[in-house]
Amino acid sequence: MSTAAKSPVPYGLNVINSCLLCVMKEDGLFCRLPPKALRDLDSIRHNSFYPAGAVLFVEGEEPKGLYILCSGRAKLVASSKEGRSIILRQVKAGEIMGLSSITGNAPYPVTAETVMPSQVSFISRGEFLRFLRAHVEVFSRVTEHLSMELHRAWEQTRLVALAKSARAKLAQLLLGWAREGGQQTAEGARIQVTMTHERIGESIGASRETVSRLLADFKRHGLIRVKGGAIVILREEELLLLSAS
Amino acid sequence: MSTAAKSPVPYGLNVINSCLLCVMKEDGLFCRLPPKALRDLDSIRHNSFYPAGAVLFVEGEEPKGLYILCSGRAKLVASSKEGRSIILRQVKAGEIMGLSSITGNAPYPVTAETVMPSQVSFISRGEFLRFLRAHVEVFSRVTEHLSMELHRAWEQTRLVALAKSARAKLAQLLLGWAREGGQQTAEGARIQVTMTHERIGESIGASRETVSRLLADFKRHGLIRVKGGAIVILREEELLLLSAS
DNA sequence: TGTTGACTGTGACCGTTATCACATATCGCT
DNA sequence: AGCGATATGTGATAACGGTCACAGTCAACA
Repeated sequence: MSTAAKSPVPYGLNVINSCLLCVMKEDGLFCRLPPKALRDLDSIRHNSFYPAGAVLFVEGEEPKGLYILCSGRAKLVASSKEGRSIILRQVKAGEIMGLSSITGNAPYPVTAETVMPSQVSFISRGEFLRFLRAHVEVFSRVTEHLSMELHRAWEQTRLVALAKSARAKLAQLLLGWAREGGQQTAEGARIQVTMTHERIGESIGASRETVSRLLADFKRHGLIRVKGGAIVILREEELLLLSAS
Repeated sequence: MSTAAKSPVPYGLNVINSCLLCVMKEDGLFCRLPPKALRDLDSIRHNSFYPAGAVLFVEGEEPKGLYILCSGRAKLVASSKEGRSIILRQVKAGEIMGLSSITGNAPYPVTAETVMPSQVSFISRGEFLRFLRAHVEVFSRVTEHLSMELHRAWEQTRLVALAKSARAKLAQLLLGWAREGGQQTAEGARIQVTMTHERIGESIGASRETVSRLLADFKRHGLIRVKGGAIVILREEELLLLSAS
């Protein structure tokens, strides 16, 4: 695996060959399952590799199965026919996509798309349902997961709909990122930004230009420092104030 | 029960004494459960009566339990400290509130409030979890329910965040209501509106005045007819067009 | 049947933000 | 190192919709 860059594996990805190694470590949906269940899971999952921008499923489509993002990154988006779209959630390695359509027996309500080269495990609807019936203990993990997803969805709605201005939304978004994935430094929380301004705009319901302008504004006022793909939050309290303005 | 208006029961409500009679008929969470499970459910639920505007739980609070709306109507709202709030979902008789916080073991992410006099059954966290363990077959109902809730939440985000203008959002909202609860007439779908313009505004992220103006506009153009608490959709296709403008 | 309080209608004004247009910077690749 | 593609910065302009202000309307209740 250390030769990934030169390996014949698509997109230079490191291959993750087993759920036993991959998902178990994460505190994702299938963590801490009994070894038997994990082995069964392994036997029904099918690996694929996708480039950036690959569409895994489209909203409205009948659910074929669920997808586990083994590595890489993806997004769940809602889009209108007119081409407008909003990012409902970023998906990180170890997370699941499409579960609720299987358990809810409804068409996919969102579209899933990779944003970088990714390895994805697919489990078909039928096989997963059979797996669930065989391992009832997994149900409680599934309900936990769905609950968390629901809370995230409401959180997203709150972000997009409750804030008065784009400025407030952006401030909230940054603070949220700092809370989840930020590492503390002497100056303040440092967050790795993997999204373009365009995508940030799609997450908070604002245009690309507005995001650029607001970030520039935050910089000017010394609230943040931007340094190659990372943002350091210098004055959290002031951002917090802004997020309520 | 026919003497409800003069009965000693609070707020003139009809009392619903048993889940066997109440929830079973609805296609809600606990429909079509085995009688044994329903009896157990009955034994752990506690009835209360609330006036309009009663707050059942508040976002951020540790989850005490879940609530079943036996009769009346309620809403789930997200609110900011500054007093702004958005309605995430209307809750109708037979529906559940607070389930995801129990199954997800997280604080209530939203606030639940009655909007008219209501009868509510409460089941405490501990007793419900014990009930779940005793009736594993209920799990699949719970996952179904959570899935549906998640899809509704995303739908709400789509409504609020994806539409370009308030006009489009309102058109979508009306069409959505017609799809779910509308009855067909010769002129078009007729929907009973239980919300004030203020609340409609809170549902789509617009001000009360904007809702008034837009509805007046729809009337002027002959798209809808308003008649005492009900709206008839006269020209669905045009509304559909508007909803994408 | 009159009074009260909540809901609805409408005008005027102005801030925020989308949109268009283009300049500049940065990345990824050979 | 240099090229094309993608990402970012910034001005000008218009419009959508929030807010304030106040006038009508409706319904409940005494």
